[in-house]
Amino acid sequence: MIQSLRGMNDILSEDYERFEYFITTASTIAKRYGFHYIETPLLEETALFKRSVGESSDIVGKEMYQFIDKGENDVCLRPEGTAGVVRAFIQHKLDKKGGIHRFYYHGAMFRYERPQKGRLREFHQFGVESFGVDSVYEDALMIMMVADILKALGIGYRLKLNSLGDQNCMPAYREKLVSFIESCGDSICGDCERRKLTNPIRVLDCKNEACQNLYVNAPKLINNLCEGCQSDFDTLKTILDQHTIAYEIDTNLVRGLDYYSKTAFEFVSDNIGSQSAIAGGGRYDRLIEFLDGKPTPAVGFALGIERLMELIVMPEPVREGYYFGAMDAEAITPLLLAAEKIRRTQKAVVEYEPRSLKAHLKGADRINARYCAVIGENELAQNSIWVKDLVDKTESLIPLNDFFV
RNA sequence: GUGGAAUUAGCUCAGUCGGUUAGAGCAUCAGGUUGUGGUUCUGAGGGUCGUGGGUUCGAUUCCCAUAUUCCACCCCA
Repeated sequence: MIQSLRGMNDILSEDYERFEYFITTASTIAKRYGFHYIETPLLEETALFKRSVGESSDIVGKEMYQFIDKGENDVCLRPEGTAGVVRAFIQHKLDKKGGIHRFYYHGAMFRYERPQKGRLREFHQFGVESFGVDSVYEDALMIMMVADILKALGIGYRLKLNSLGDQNCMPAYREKLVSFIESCGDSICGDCERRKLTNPIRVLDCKNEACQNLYVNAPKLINNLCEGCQSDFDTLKTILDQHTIAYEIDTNLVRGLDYYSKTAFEFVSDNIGSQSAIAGGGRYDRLIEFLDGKPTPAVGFALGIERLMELIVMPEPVREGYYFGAMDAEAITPLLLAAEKIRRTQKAVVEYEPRSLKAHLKGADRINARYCAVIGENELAQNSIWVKDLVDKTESLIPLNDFFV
């Protein structure tokens, strides 16, 4: 038997209904916030991700679906959505055009990782990107939008908030932190020893207890923000308070990459296992210039759809449409015609096998049909169709001529 | 990439100290005197016990490999 590849899943029937419900709900909300859909390719030049993600850490070498195609192009399946949207933004010269551009997208992303729950090789994200707005109000808008989406889906969450500073205060903080780590000497773990060089800020959320004890007195970025970053962060907190969105400051919430600045946020759920982040986002004012665009302020977020799936509270299903069943082989012909007529406006499902009335009622019930319509011996004799409303429990015998009017 | 656990019916799981017909619940299908569902009762069908090797008279059970899932770590754009 041929199986799907590791970490790559099919999404079918009820799962897909959830999936679709999520997309519909999130898209509706994004449109209400004034965002427009953008579709970008799944495959991009590897250089795009190398430059957006940076050469740092294992990401490029180890965790991307990278290969050389038949035209000898170095390409990658997209590991995230932002880079492609930014590429499109620059390619279509929207950076030069100026103004505000707001996009939302959803689709498959690919990361070559060891799978576990909530961590797949092919997974789906819903995201939005906003270009051209410098104001921290746009950062707040992002958070409000995620909160709206999660609320609409009946999903509980905790919101973690941090500021990453900008090019004025981040580098200085980084140096301060590195010298603090160095002052710890050999007592830090091997992982931290490595992180000190690759991504020093990550040492702050080391899982090692001994390290954590050492880092209690580590300098915190939040106490080392420059004036602009500090006032934006304060404003953001005020806005969230005014909109009664609860948050917790998490000074360990970081983004490893250089183009991130100021606002960083993460929505987490305590009910889905170790991969608990359901949405993450923040400001990335420098990415556009990193990708050869005209410097443009930008902020965005992405939601991991698979991680939300089991948390979504679906609305009560409503009975709709018709189930058609034959109790006699001869009855199929008029039933197919009846179904064809109903399908012009409603759902109509036909069972081809002649069965007992009881079996057909069960069948109608199972597909959640509003009406069960059958034709048997009696109906054939009277050239009519028997219809039962499964909600009102009323039934009627309708002459076929009337039914087809 | 590292370490660990799991894999038996469509689903959730029992079980076999290696032995002849591998079980349950739910689901499916059929019946309950012959045409009334979602909520009853009875019965039936459905499994080369993840895959490939090995040990053995004999393997679903023991050993090895492999695949997938899950957990912890690494990483997390």
